[in-house]
Amino acid sequence: MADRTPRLYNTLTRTTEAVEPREEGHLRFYSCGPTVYNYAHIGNFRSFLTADLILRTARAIGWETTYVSNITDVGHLTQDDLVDPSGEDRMAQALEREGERFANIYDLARYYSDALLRDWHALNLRDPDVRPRATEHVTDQLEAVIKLVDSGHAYVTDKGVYFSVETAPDYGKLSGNREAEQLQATERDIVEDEGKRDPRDFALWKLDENHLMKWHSPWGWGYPGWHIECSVMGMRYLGDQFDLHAGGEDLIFPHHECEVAQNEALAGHEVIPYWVHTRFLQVEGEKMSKSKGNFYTVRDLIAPDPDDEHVPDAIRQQGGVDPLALRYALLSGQYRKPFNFTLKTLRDSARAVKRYRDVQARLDEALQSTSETAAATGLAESLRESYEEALDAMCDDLNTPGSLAAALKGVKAIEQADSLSAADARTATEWLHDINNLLGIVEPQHAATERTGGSDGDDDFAEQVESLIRERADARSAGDYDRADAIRDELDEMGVEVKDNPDGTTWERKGL
RNA sequence: GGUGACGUGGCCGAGGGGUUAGGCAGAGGCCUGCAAAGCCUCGUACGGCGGUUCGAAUCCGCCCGUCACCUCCA
Repeated sequence: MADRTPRLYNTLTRTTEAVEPREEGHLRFYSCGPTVYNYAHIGNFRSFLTADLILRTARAIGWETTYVSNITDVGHLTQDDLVDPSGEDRMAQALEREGERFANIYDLARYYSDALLRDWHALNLRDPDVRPRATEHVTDQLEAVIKLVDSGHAYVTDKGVYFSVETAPDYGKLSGNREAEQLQATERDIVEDEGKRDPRDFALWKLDENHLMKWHSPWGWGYPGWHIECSVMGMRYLGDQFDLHAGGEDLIFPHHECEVAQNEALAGHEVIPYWVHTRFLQVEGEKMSKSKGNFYTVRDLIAPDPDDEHVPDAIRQQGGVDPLALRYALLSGQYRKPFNFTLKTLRDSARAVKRYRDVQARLDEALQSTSETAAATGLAESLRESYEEALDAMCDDLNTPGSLAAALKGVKAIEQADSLSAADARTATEWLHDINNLLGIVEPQHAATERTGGSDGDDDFAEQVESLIRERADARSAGDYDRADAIRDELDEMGVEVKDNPDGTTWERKGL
């Protein structure tokens, strides 16, 4: 596995390229995190998942990694600001909406960033090495702005400090929006600061004495522009030359375009050669939006409010889906292709995750068995091939559907083995562990991933079910099949699936 | 208007000049008191039109369609 190199589509060059870290065998990358003014939705997580997969793939081929992902806890402008420049930012609006829950804007940010971390862990996303917060790096941001002013890349007006795009000849190289100037000039001039020299110029610092979050600057009280935080935090933790930057496709412009301009103005050279962007997902064939009722946060799906009618009944009834099923569903589309998230995909994914769990249970049993059983023929070889193929697929621009398919071949090989020797079980357990390291779909890696929904741990419920099953067994042995079937129907109503095996009856809660 | 991506069987979704994706659904079978679950078997599809080629779903061109971004957004 030593000579594998991951390939990724680079937005900057518009081609799929082999990723070659500056320092051989050590990938340093940054992934844009969310603004914490609300619960993160499944689209946010599709993007965070891409970063997680880059990390896992790099580790799987033996690379070191340094991974930074920020939390934006400073409010930035909403579209309303374009109409009403004195308007409030998103976080301020959130506070207004939920004012009774939070004492101030910092409480709100803290609450939603805690929620973000819980969801992050629930979906088996690995933690970054550093998770910087914008509010904790305002001084760094100010220093960068001062440096840009001093070097002539920025200028001050009575409303703020702006980056002068004219001084960045490559501006537009990432997004291709080189002509945005002409196209949007009129609108920009109206909504922005008259002191701006070029409509493309963007804010590095905004002066506002009344802003809910404000800091002191050489130009007066105010707050930083949106783009500067990522430039500053990226270079602070990864240096002025690192390898890769990831984010959602909407960030290509303006956010990353502006970041590139700032980076290069600050460093005097290219800072990041690879840019990776995750496409938006759709839900049930439509753009995810609150008005369409197809807007899902992670917790809507894994721990729904029972009374929230916009969450499908099937999900609410079982108290939320397995978080790993949600992760699996998000993996079933490649990050760069349009992906249609549907309830059906989620249902299929839950079954797939269950297959892994069942295989794992079988392996655990085989490991503990002391009886001599014949080795399964060719199992080790099938599993080796399965893993190699799964890893190859990940190296091929994070081809997750291909990787899942390859992994499933290994699952099938285990399922189909007539018997498993202890050695087989050890080999297969190791394989399962490797697959889990690569894709994160087998075992929860944090306590938070344990199923919170359902009543699996409910002893009373289990007792009730066991009792009904005993009753049914009695009816069956007495030949009273009408009675037995009635009990089975009753269990079915309770969401319990009955399975009659040769050596007894088992049951489990029904999935989606 | 500018920019980028994508169109594969009933559905999701890989692959990518001649040779099996996989899953779900569906059909048949085994098992079962009957079911369920499980297991076995079964699919020959690539938006349209041209071109290159011995051969194209795969390469090239054009067209059609879908999606996204162009200072709210992952």
